[in-house]
Order: sequence, then C-alpha cells, then structure tokens
Amino acid sequence: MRIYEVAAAAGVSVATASKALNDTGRMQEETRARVKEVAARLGFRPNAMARGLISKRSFTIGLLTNDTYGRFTLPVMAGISEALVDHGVSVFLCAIEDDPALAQTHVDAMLDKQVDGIIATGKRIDRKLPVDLSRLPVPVVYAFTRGPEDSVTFVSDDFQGSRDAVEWLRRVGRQRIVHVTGPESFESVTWRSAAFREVMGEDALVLNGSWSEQWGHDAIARLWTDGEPTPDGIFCGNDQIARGVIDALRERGIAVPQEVSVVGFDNWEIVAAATRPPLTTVDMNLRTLGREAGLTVLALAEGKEIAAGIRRMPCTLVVRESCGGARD
Amino acid sequence: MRIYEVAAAAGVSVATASKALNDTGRMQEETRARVKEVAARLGFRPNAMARGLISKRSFTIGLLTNDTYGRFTLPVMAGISEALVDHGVSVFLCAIEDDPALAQTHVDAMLDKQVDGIIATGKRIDRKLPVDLSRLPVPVVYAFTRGPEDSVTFVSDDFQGSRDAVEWLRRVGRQRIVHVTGPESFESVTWRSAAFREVMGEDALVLNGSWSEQWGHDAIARLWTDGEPTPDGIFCGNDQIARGVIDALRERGIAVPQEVSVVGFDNWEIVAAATRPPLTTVDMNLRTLGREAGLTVLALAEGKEIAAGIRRMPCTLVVRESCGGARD
DNA sequence: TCAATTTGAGAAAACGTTTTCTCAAAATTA
DNA sequence: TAATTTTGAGAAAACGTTTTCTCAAATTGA
Repeated sequence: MRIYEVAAAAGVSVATASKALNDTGRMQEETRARVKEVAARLGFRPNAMARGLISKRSFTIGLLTNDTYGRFTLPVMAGISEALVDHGVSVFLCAIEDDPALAQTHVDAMLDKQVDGIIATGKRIDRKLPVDLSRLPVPVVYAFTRGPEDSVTFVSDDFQGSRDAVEWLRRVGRQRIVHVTGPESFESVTWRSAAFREVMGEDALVLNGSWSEQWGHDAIARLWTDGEPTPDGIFCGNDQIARGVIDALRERGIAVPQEVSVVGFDNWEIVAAATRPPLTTVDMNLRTLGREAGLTVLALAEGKEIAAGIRRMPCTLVVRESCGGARD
Repeated sequence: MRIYEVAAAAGVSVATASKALNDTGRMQEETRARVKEVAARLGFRPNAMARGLISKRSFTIGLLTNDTYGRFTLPVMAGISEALVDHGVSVFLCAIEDDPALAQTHVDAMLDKQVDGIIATGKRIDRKLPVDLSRLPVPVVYAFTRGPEDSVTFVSDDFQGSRDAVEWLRRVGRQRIVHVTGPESFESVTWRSAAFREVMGEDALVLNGSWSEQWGHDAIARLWTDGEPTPDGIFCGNDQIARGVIDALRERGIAVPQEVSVVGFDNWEIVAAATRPPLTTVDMNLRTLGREAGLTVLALAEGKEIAAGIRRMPCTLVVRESCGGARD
C-alpha cells in the first residue's frame, strides 16, 4: 500500500496526495478531505524509510545502557519511551554491558540508522559509559549516568531527597539519628551524607559499609554494643540496608517504629513492601527523570537550544509505616 | 559522507563503489580493494534508510513488553539484544503497560518503520499481551508470554527445572518434602507442582498462597503447628517465598540446611544472595531464552521456515548453601 | 585471423516519499 | 475587456543506496 495507490484511488497525483495527507500545499478542502478519506479507508501508512531519506529525520532515538539487571534503568527507560511515543518517536535499546567495543558497535549501528539523538543511561550516577559520545553528529543527553562537562545531564536530587527524609525523622520526634549508608566512593553516598549532616550537624554519626542487607545487620550490632546511647532514628542509604536494619532491630526485640524510626532510599517496591513494617523511603522519580531526558533529546533534535549542565530532579518521600507519624 | 564521495575519491562510478563494498558484481580485485581502502579512510558508512528502502530490510526488530519493572523481562531483553547485535540488527523497545491503545500505537509505529520482525515478551507465561499480532505482515515470536496457537513461543521448562530441584532435595537425603508455592491460577504453579508430584507421589503436600515472603512465613507457621510430622525439605515456588521460609525457620531456631533443606525458584540474585544461608535455586536461563527468540525471529525474517509450537528452554539448578550437600 | 565468450565497469532505473517548480484556469482588479 | 493575481493541481527532481542493463575491451577457441 503505497501513496501511489492512494493517489490513484482518489483520482489525484502523488504530489497532491502527499500534500493532502501532510496538510501542506494548496488545494480545495474537498480534495484534501477526499484523499484523507481514501487513505484511511485503504489503511495507508507512509513508509518511514522513504520519508526519512528526504527529511533527514528518522523519528528514532537510541538508548544506551550498561545496566541489564538493574532496577534503576528500567523506570528511566519506561519514562523515556512514554515521553517519546506521543511524538511518534521509537527507541532503540542498546545493552552494552561495560564493553567498549560492543558500545561502539551499537553507536555505529544507531548512526547508520540515522537516529535523531542518543540518550545514555546507566546504573551509577558517578560513572561514565565506556564510549565517547562527545563528537557525534547527533545530540546526546545523559540520564542517571555521568556525562562530560559540557553535556546535558539529568540526575536525581539526592541532597534534597535525603534532607526531606532526615527532616521527616525529626518531624516525627526523633533526636538521636544516625546515617547507615554505602561505600564512600559513591557520589550518591556523598550527597546523602552531606544532606544528613546539614540537618543533623557536622559531627552526626555516619556509618559507611556496603549496599547490602548484611551491612544493615552489622551496623545495628555495632550501634547497640559500643556503649554509646542508642539512636532512635536511622536514615539508611538504600532500601536493602534498611531491610537489614529493620530485621536486626526486630531480632533484638526493638520495636519499629515505636522505639526506633527507619527511613530508606530508592523506594524499591519489592524491598520496601516486604519489610515489617513497610518502609518509609525516598523515591527518586526515575520515570519522570526519563521523561524529561526524552523530551530534551527531542528538543535538541529539532534544533532547539538547551543550556548544558546538570539538572537535578526532585525526589519524593514515600511514607509507609517504619517511622510512625503520618504525612501531613 | 555518501557513497558518491567514495566513488569520486576512488575514481570509479557509484555502481562500482557499491558493488565493491558489498562484495557483489564483477571487477578487478585491485579495484575492489582500492574502493574499500578509500571508504575506510573516509569513514564511509552507508545510510541504512536508503539501503532499506531498496532491500525492504531494515535490520531492525521490535520488542514489545508489558513489564517495565520486572526482573523477568530484563534478562530476556538483554539476550535478544546480544543475539541480534552480531547480525547488525537493532531493537526497538516498546513498553506498553497493558494498555491496548498504547500497544497498537507502538505496533503501528514499528510497522511504519519497516521492522523485520517483532518479539513479544511479558512478565507472565500464561498471559497474552493486550494486542493482536496474528495478522501482521512481519514475523512474530513470543518469549515468556502467551502467544496464539499457531505461533512460535519460547518459555522456560518449569517442569524440568522443578523436577531437578526436587530430585536434588532427595539426593541430599531428604524424605519428607513439601512444596510451598504461589496461586493456583498461574500456569507456572501448575507445572512446578506437577513436577513435584511426579517425583514425590500424587499425595505429596502442596501449599498454595501468594508469591510473597509473608506467605513463606505463614506456611512455616502452618507446617509446624498442625501436629503432622514436620518436613525436612521444602521446595518453594519462588525465591521470595523461600526467603520467607528461611527467615521463619531461623526464627524458630531450626537450622538450614542441617535440619531442613530449602530450594527456591527464579535465581533472583538479589534475593538468593541475601538469604542466610544463600539460596539454592532454579535459574530459568532467561537470557538464553531471549537469545533463541532473537535468532528465531531473524531466521523467520530471512524467510526460513520455523515450525510453530512451544519451545521449552531448560532450567539450571544453582547450588548454594540452603540444601547442604554439594553438586557432583 | 575471426568469431564467441568473458571480464570490468558505468548508465540508469528503482525504492516510496516530499518538495520545488511550473502552469492553466479561475478570480480579481483596473 | 484586458491585465494581473490567486488558486488548484500535476511533473519532475531529490534523498542515498542497490541492482539490472548495457557495452567496449580483453581473452579464449577454432
């Protein structure tokens, strides 16, 4: 079913048919309507390759990710897809696994296919993808991964999210709050700790460990045996640590949230819903982040000017039961 | 950088240049080599749209999924991407969220873009995607989702995987084995139970509940208080249930694996590694499943005949510490 | 030596659109 | 009524390849 058939069926030339369908050119409204009606009846859909060959727009973008198992990338991807489908743009998924050669292969394939732009995403905000995207003939946007200095980058505002979490702990009446988090080498740990200290003071206690449940357990063991006064509020660097913390407290017979309030970070449903009680935690709104990244790369592809820089997207505190109190 | 430039630089016509680069046509080897050398030096890459317009092949396939958070779809997608990148095929990711209109929009967009084929994937083996893909002008393959009768469908062999798991429990010396699993309405529950009963006999105990940790807890409470002899082996329908089971056993002071052996299903790393002790569980090899689906849709796109039917891909038992014994 | 075959390479058509011209007919103005 | 402008629509070029012809030159066979 080509435009040629539509034109023939409507009794016009292909030029007229094209103009009718695209609402361009000049012709009687009656002619335009008739062509459209015929096209609809015949189920005509223009061939995107022929169209793209002329317009130099493929209505396609590439999504490069090095995260094939992660809970971070999926919502970002969903947000991108959601934002772009409304504009008729399709997304190439490229899983590159931290392999520079594979990454280059994918980038080359995308450029061959004339993508209008590329979004790079990953599993860590402070790591770059193993491929240089800085001198490409198409716009590039970075989402939840590190980009070069002069790039457009979207990340979550971990500082704001953490501040909200700690302030919430204080709102529900907690005084002696500690922060149990991941390895110092992560930038997100730095942001979250900085926010914690901004609210609680410079010498508030921060315990660094791994991102695991086990570390949550170990941290509680340490806090409850070192002779210091025990905390009544714990801000955890992620939900897995919070899970370990809550389990360890229960094993010690310490009631959450009656005696100790706990807040997590990530709002990883499967963990946050399984803790007993369900976990109050910070959601990074990664889907929204993805949506913004998608709209931005599209704007760039259409030639709009977007200032370079890091955009920090707000986080939201999701209140469940591990803190007591209630969201006002 | 068009082939025209390459031809000019090499002092040949575009026809010759094209034939040289594609290893078709007749010409002196020296000419062919020279054109290739010039093309490489100039960094020429053919425009896939122009090429596709003629060849009617886009070297692109569509991946339709209704699972945007799930742990099942990601490995499948990674396998597909991995299998196809070697053939120069890129993958359109379409997240459809169980929305029929959105699904249709995505399918239309893919067809406009002349995809060579479509892979449908989901989060449940016994549910169909909310869109009819049966009368499309391109081949369709189903992976980890239900397809129509006459389709090519890839799923995991839950029966074989479960049988291996239960046989393993017997190999480590367990006699009184029960099966704690999810809702009967799931096809995977049916397969896993059937395998369990094949090994253990028709009246072996199967407890159906939800897919949650909580259900694992509750099942242990029930098993240890109903006056019956307690089991010494538990085959769980998924890793979350196994997690609940192991936690509940520990809370009761029952040693895993010394007193009771536990096996899970899914090999969801984040759960299986966090149980204490680490969980022996069944891996569905979803990445391999995705790879097969990718290669199959490609073969269909190239006109090869593939018999319709359901292909059950083998599962693998991953031995950790929750059963005792060791893999021979 | 002459005809038949093979070789090497280019001209041109094709793919399915969009877009730029062109131009006759109709409408407007003088 | 004659000159000008506007309108409606089609012809043809363009996008960047691949592929099918065509054809002269070189090679082979008799």
